[in-house]
Amino acid sequence: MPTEIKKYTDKQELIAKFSNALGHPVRVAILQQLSKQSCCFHGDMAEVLPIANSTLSQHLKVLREAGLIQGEIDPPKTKYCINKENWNLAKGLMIGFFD
Amino acid sequence: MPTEIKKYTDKQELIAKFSNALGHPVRVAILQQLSKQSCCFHGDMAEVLPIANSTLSQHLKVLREAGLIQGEIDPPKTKYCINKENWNLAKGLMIGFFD
DNA sequence: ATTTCTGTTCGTAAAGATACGAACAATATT
DNA sequence: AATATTGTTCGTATCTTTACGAACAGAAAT
Repeated sequence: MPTEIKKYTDKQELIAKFSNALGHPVRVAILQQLSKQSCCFHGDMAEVLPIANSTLSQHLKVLREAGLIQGEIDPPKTKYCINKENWNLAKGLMIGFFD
Repeated sequence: MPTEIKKYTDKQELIAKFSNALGHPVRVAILQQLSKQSCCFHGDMAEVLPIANSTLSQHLKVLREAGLIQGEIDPPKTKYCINKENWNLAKGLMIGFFD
C-alpha cells in the first residue's frame, strides 16, 4: 500500500468530489433549501421534489457521502442538516478554484 | 414542445451542468492549468496528464460542451482557452450558491 | 505523392449514475 | 399485538461515464 501512485492532488480530488455532489439539479435544489434554513426533514423535501422517495434517499446519501450534509433520526422523521465544516471547506475550494 | 414541464430552475440546471464538468479530477487539473495561463495546447496537457490522448480529447469535449473552454485549431496543433464569459458566469453562480 | 505530426472520432468494455416500486425496519399509536 | 407513519435498502432496468487502442483526418514537410 505504499506503492500507491497518486495521479491528482488532494485538492483536485476534493474539488472533483464536491463538484460531483453538485452535479445533479435535484441535489443543487436540496442544498439550496438546506443552506437557506440549515436543516430540513426528508418528508418536507419529498413533498416538493419531483422524484420518488427512494430516489430522494439515494441523492441524500450521495450528499452525505460527499460530506456536505449530515442526517440524524428524530423518530419517526429524519432530519438533514448542512455539514458546515465541509460546506465551508467546499466554499473555500471553489472560490479559490475560480480565482 | 410547449408542453415541457420544468422540474428545476435554470439556475439549478446551470449549477449542476458546470459542477458536472468539474466532477472529475483530470478536468479540474485541466481547468487549473488553463485558468493559470489562459490558453494551452492539447499536446502540452497530454504530456503532463496521466491519461491517453484519446481520453484527454473526451474530457476536453466535456468541458467544451459545458461551455467552460473553447478550442481552436492552429495547425497542426489545437489550442484550448478558458471561455471567460461562461467561466465568470460559473464563478458567480458558485459563489452565490455557497453564499 | 508519401510520410510525419497532431489530435479527433470510433468501437468497445467495464464501471457508475439515475430512476422506480417492492420489501423492509424502527418507532409510535391504537 | 396490530397498524400506521416515515425512510431506507434491495432488486432491477436503463443510460451515462470513463478508459483504451485502432483507425482516421488535416496540414506540413520531405
